Amino acid sequence: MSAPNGLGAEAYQSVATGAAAERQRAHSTLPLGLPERCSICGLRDACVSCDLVLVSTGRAEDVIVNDQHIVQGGYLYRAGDPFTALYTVRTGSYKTVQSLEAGREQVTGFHMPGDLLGADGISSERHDCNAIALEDSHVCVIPYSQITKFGRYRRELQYRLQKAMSGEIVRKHGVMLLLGTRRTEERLAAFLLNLSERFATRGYSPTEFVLRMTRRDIASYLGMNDATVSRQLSKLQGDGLIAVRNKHLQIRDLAGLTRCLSGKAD
Amino acid sequence: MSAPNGLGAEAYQSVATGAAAERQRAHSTLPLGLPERCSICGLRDACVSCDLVLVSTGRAEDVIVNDQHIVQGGYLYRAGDPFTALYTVRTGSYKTVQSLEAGREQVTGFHMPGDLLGADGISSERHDCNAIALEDSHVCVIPYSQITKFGRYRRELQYRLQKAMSGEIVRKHGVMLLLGTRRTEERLAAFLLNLSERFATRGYSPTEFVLRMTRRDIASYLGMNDATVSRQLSKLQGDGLIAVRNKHLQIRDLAGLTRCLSGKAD
DNA sequence: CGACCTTTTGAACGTATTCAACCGATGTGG
DNA sequence: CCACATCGGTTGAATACGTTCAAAAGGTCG
Repeated sequence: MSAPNGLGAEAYQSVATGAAAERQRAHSTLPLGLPERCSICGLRDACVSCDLVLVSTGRAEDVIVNDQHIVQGGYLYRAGDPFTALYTVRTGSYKTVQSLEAGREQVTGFHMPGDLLGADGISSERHDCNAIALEDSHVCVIPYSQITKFGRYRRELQYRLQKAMSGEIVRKHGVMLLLGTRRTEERLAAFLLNLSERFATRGYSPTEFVLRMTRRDIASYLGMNDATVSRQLSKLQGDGLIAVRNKHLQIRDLAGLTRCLSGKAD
Repeated sequence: MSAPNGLGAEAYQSVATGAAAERQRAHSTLPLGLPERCSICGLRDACVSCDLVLVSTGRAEDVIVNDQHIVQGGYLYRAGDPFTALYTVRTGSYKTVQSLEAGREQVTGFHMPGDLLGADGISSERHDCNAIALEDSHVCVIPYSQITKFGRYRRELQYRLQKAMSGEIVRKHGVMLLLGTRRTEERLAAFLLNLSERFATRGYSPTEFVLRMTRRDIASYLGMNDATVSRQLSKLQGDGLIAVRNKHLQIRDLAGLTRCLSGKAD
């Protein structure tokens, strides 16, 4: 697990039911003999749920199921699903997609290990977007029942949840700022720098990583056309700031890329 | 309090220090003999903090200070301020503004009675945006200390806070969708319809209200130029969907305005 | 190997911005 | 109370940016 692995094309539709079935299974049977526990998970600092209960009671199973697997292209949850649990990404990555009438949709976020998923469902007790695995992924499951209950070792959970949701709001503000005030080149630069930071936080290389989402996903997220994403990537490459080959991306001039953000003329 | 009142020009700069001083005052002295209590506030359903403690202990003062006044153009809090409390708007309205390097900034939200303010500060324990009163306004203050404490009557607070933050995330998704996938006319229509809904929820007329923010604020929020806001408002008026006169807005054809949202060609 | 999907690139078009002038409303000071 | 200054809003014309449409190249998977 030294660097994020690449992935092939996505196949959203075909695996959906399979994923749902798998989800069912994961909920009903407590996974014993897990390959990893919080104590060896390596996400400690970044993760919402990590080490949460081991610290206080040692009975992780009551609160967190930490081995739900979703295959590439599978749904962790769908818009409209009853909200039953929160999730933290353990391995792999997800995108969240907001569907609109007339087939229009937008990617509202990319989520990597340690990130919280599902908080959108708390308010209406139904999820309002789709969470789709960008690659084969594992999540930890925090049942909703554990969130409404109170008790010694849920204080910490409540606290972290609040922080995570607040952080989510702050991040959304950032994206809105991006969508509202930036040119396409700046948006793309900001996007890459954001990824870079997040990889760095998680111990991966900040200058060389794999874009596990499609160009179309990026375009959707950044509110632009996929053709424009291609063009701007090519331009950034032409300027010597990055090197792209398929899904593999290398940042060659971090400072220069950062300079893209502040104003246009350099 | 039958309909939102109009307001004049905003004066952000001059009142700032005055507002800060006022805030200080509101924090240090418990307001006795308040003009309104939760039980007669009229925001019951919509408000995060309303009736919260009266129900359980009757000692509202411990948890909520419900009469902090901010004058028009004054700051409720600023980006970078230590996070000390959450707020619910009681009367008036606010905008939240994200500042960027080089004087660029964006309006990230408009907030009306019952809405939660300040949740952006939980994650880093500092606020990440400015909250500015669009008119003379009152808020209820929920000190941070009350949020971290646990106890019988904070369960409800925690619960409502979660719901409110989750709702905030959902709303931001909606805005992102707007910014990312919509033409300017659609954005404006969506904005007006959103306002309409929110006014309706609060018992105001959904078809006739006052835009308490400037065109520039709207433009910033919707990620477009203020000239474009003007143009599109004029166009919507020309199409007979709305009537605008200065800050007064009337929706003449709600269905038609809704139709603006779905696709372009009618 | 062949079918399909993603990505790239080109050319024409359309939308929204920019710049600027003008109008109207508001608020201030004489 | 009126004149003036200021700010917010509207509108026009030119420009630039990004989209759209289309075609072709490159990958991926059966």
